[in-house]
Order: sequence, then C-alpha cells, then structure tokens
Amino acid sequence: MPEIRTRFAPSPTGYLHVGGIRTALFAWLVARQTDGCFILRFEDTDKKREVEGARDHLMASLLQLGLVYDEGPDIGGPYGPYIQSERLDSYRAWAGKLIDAGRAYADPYTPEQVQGFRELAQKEKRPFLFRDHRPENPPVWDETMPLRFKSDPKQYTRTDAVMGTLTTGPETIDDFILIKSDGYPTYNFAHVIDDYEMKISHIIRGQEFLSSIPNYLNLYEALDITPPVMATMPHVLGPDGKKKLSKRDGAKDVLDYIREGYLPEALVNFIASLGWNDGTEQEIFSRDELIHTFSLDRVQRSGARFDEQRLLWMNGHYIRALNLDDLFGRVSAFWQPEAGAYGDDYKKQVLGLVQERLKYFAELPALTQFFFTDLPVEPELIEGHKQLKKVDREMLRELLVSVRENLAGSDFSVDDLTSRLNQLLESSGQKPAVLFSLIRIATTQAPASPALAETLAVLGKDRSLARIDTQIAAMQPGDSL
RNA sequence: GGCCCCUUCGUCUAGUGGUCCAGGACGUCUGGUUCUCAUCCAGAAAAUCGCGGGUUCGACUCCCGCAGGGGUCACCA
Repeated sequence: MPEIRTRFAPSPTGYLHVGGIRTALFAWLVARQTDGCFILRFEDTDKKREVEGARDHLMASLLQLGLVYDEGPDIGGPYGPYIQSERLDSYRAWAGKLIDAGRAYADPYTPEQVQGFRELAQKEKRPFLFRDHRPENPPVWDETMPLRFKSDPKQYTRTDAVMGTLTTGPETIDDFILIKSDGYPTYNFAHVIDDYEMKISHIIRGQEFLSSIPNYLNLYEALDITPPVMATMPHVLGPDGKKKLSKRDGAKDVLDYIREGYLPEALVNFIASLGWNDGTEQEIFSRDELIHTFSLDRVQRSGARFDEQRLLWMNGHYIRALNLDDLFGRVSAFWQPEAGAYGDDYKKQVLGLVQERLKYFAELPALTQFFFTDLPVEPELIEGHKQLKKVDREMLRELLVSVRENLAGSDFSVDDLTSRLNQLLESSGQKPAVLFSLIRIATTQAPASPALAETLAVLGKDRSLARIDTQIAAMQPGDSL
C-alpha cells in the first residue's frame, strides 16, 4: 500500500476558526493512523487577498493544537517548495503539456465580455457554461490572457470517503481557468498539480469544493493522473445552525481559545466530535485514542452545529483531570497582577481550591480575587442573603465577635478549623446556613468561594482575623451597613 | 433558477428490517453532598425518527415523490 500522505492547504488570508481547524485535524489524524505524512502547503495564488502575518498565524494555530506537520513552508521537505507562489514554473510546465495536447487554450475575452455571456444565459434561464463560447480559433497563449482548460464533459460516478457514491452529469463540467491573466494559477489547477507532485494520497477538504470536483476529475484525466482519495467534509455550522461557521459571522480564531485558556487536548477532542464519533458511547478521547479510532467513513454527512457550551463542559472536564502541578504550570500567565507578590506554594493552594470550578483559565482572576486582594465590605452580600437578611443585625455582629474569639485560638489547619466551626455551630445554636455564610462573607467579600475551612486555611490566620475585624467594625450599631 | 449534498430529543449523536412505544452526552429541571459557587451522585422532562406514498408479516432503517436547509454556479480558495 502506498504511503498515506495528507495535506492541509489554507490560503494565507486570515486566521483559522473551528471549522478550518477540523479539516486540518482530520487530515492529521488520517496521516497519524499509519506512519504517514501530514503536509502544510500555502495556497497563495491570489495576491490581492493575502494577509500580512497570516502564514505565521496559521502555522502557530496548527502547532498550538499539536497538529504538527512533517513537511511545510518553514521546515521544507522532499517535495517543496510548499508555497504555491514559488511553484509557478511547475504550473507553467504542466500548462504547456495541456496546450500541446490541445487541452488548453487562450481565453480571448475580456472579463466584461464573459460577464455578458453569463448575464445573457441567466436572462434566458439556462445555466452558463463557458464552453458554449469556446473560440473557434483561439489566439496563441502569450501569458497575458487567461488560459482555459478544454474540458471533455462526461458523467462521473465516484466514491467519496465521507459522502459515499456520487454521480454527476456532463452539465457540471466546464472550461475553467487554469492560469489567470496575472500569471498565477487558479486553485483549481494548482492544487491538482501540487497534490500530484507532493504525492498526496488523500485530499480532505470542505464541502464548498464538492461541486467543482467533476471538473478536477476531468482535468486529472487530461493530465493522465490518477486522482487521490477524496474526502469531502460537511461544514461546521454557526450556533444558529443556519449557515456555515464563518469569520464574517464572528467565528472565533482558534488561537483565541488558546489565549483564553482552553486546553489543546480539549479543543481537539471537541472538534473531532463535531460530526464524528466512533459508534460507542465514549465522549472523551485522548489524542492517541482519536488516532486509533478515527475513520473517515464515520464522519457525519450533515453539518454539525458549533455548540460552545459543550466545549466549555469538555474543557472543564479536562482541567479537572489535570494534576495540580501540571495545571499550575499551564495557568501561569493567567493570574491577576496582585498574585505576583505571592509565592508558588500559596498560589498552588489557591489553584487547588478552584480547580474543579474552572471552565477555562481566563476565569482564574475572578475566581481567586479575594485570595490576593482585600475586598471592601460589601453590605449587599448580607442584605441580599436569603438567610442572613432575616437575622437581627446586632445579633450577627455578636455572632461574628464570638467567631473571632474562637478562631483566634486556632492554628488554622483545616482539621482544627473544621472542629472549631462545628463547636461554634453548637454553641451558637445557629444553622450552618447562617453561621457559615456569615463567616464566608466576612472573610471573602465574594458572592461565591470554595469550602469554608479550606478557604480560611489558605487565607491564613492573620488575614482571616483581620477581615473578620473589618466586617465587625462595619457592623457597629449606628453605622449604616 | 440549474446541479449537488443533507434531514433522529434544544444541541452533538447511536441506530444498516424485528432486541427501539428509539440509547448516550451537553444543556435544562429536581433531590442529596454541614454556607455560597462548582464538582460529584441520584433522578426527571425532552425526538409521532422532516412530510406523503409505497415494498414487507414487520421500516428510523429499503424505494419513490415532496418540503425544508445547506453548498455551488469567480481571472477566490
């Protein structure tokens, strides 16, 4: 069996969103299933659309997600260059062969004339085909006009690795442009040549190309090249389920997910499960499991909607599964500035307390703020509390005074704090909902926090008592809360 | 409009003629885990399998038609 070689071939016109990266992921998986090759190639034949910096951005996106390519623009390889604008000689040579074989001709019309043909066809309610206007005696191609493929329309029945058996008639095949008047090839021509020269075995690409494939098949024939296996992926749809995910409609850059603290392994797992499953009830797949169980024929033929809630859940799941040291290392760039004054041990303890409630790392500051900063007394936390607001305020203050006295004798270990909190529960006769809420609010001034004893232990004795004092002072009779 | 693809809980999906009055996961709701948030656990609601015809003893599964959605008809990829 020939070597499996797949490629991801974006045009450097911007960033990659979830839909784009999925195509890359599937191509990468197919290559990794055997000891095949995954290749990155830039399709930059439209100079006008090229975006500065897009190449680096694209490469970074792939690498950040662990989709490491074996051959590519920056690392080279045996079939380079991997940038189409540097392969012009090759396209010209192949175009020459087609011209010699009578399968390509110069297009003598101006764009306006072609547009005229198109509009006429539209008015007469018939499909526009350039080949209906094929010039009888085309001029010699001098590279200043477009070079067109002289098609040989026929019916094709082919097997797509995802879509299954597809049949199309001759009406879908036309004389498309091989080389533009600016000397650059079109995608339609260039990718066929490149895939052949780079020995690509599987083309995995989006559904937008489905209707052009008969044209490619016709070209392969004219070139006497056996087409690679083709796999057409359905689109990833936007959250509204209406149309394909697109930058225009605000689809997020995958690098933004990384920047917000989504884990590459969670992103990969999530993206793979958009329109693919292994037939079992397994939801969480490690990278290796994905490599072993993935198959193109189990890719869904219908478009999958992008559900960010599911991504959020999956990311939280992966965060919880990390060991604390690993998590600590990954989260280093996300702490709030004030945390810089604290040591690793302290931060690690804090992190341990919030790990199970972290959905993505950018949430870290909001979740841990009070561990690093003394927040001002927030009266609303008591006034708006469903239990505390019913209790007499002076009584709450006295309760807090007795708490302060008791805790002053604690070593602030979790065990000691736990037993003291239980003592206080008994001696005060208060319900946990009242006592614990009061202490929690006094020591954190936050609407939510981790378990009380653990939180106090990490906060430490001095800080906890000081905050209780502040709260008591704020509750002095006469003072308004 | 022509051509092509698609159509199972809100969402991602399992399902290849009977074991499916349709299973799992996310989300939602309820209860439990000495306070909150989260986790975890238990449970619930949630698809007349797009619609209509066939074929068959029997169809989510096969066939035909229709409707809806999407893609494409560029000197963009």
